[in-house]
Amino acid sequence: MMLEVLDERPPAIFLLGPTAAGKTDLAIALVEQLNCEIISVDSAQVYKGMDIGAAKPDAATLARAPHRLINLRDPAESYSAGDFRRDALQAMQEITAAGKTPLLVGGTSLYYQRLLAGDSNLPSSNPLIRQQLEKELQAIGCPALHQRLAAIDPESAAKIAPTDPQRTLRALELFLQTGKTRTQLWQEQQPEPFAWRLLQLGLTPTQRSTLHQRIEQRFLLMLEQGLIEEVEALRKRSDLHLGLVSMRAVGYRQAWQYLDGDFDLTELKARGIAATRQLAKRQLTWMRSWQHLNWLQSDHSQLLPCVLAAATAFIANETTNKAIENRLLALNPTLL
RNA sequence: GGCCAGAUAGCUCAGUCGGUAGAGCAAGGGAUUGAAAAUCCCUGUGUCGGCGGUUCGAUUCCGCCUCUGGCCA
Repeated sequence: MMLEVLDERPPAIFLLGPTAAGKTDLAIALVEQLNCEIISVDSAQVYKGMDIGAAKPDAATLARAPHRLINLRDPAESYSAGDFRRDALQAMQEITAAGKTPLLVGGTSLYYQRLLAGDSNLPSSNPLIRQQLEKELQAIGCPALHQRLAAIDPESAAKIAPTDPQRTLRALELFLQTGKTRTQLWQEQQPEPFAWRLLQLGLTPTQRSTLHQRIEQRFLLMLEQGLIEEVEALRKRSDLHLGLVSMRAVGYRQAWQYLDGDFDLTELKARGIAATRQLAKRQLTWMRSWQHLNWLQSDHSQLLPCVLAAATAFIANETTNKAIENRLLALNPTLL
């Protein structure tokens, strides 16, 4: 029989969940009652001028509950998981140094993953090289590029579908930039220890149908709030186009196509809602295999008090994580 | 009221010269290493509108009925 040694690292909380699950509302409630500060983990909210469609909290809410890592980039620029890792670590250090607990909130699972498993030996993309690769992709097609990859890095090629342009391009890009294959770079990675102890919360409704209803409601609300006008303004800029990551975000892509005259308003609604549901489904797929995730039923009547109590105990470090996780089991949805 | 065209997957439709059917979209599952709200992979049983007739066998041909469009009164 051994006494468990308490983890002396400073606390941090992750709150993940599919889009429209109610993460922001819960986070704001927590911030108001705990000594926390929010860090957004959201690949769309990093862009300026993308407010309605990216579901950023409004100005009044942001004044009450400031969010870090939103509005960092112009939509013409890109932001990467590596950028996020760097920025989030710095923000977490600052918050911790101020005696507060970082509360990371958002649905971009790759960002959390890179933050945790983080290694910094992969270079960010070089615009010139990528542009060149894009041109070749247009010219000869993805399978041909994939064959080229197979010649230099068969192991990666075997893992990447010949129809997957994004990963094929990235793997080739890594080789062109570093002279090493993706396989080699991955082997050389040495995980850096994570400096915080974690409480990881995964928020979702019990029923998929509930989530679908919320998604539909929210997309229609975004249209009422002026999503189309927001995209119209972005579309006026000559430097923005559908090839940019920012403009491919859910809702923005569809509104852009609508403004191009590709389809009518009814179709925009259907497509926007469907794209959001598909996003939520992919987010749930990430969550199902997430290690140490405490599932929370978003429509549970005791959600807030229960999470507050658990978070308070976690921050105080008065008991083991296991005990805290046991308490949260009451908020565990049975299926989805 | 008459004539014509339809009725097939959640939706839009294709098809079976008679041997119980398949695309796109939607939906579900999965993958995910600095573009990730991205990118990609896998999954198709449905009284073929209802009732009857012909037939070894009808979703397919025939008749009647119901419903939906369109045209004529």
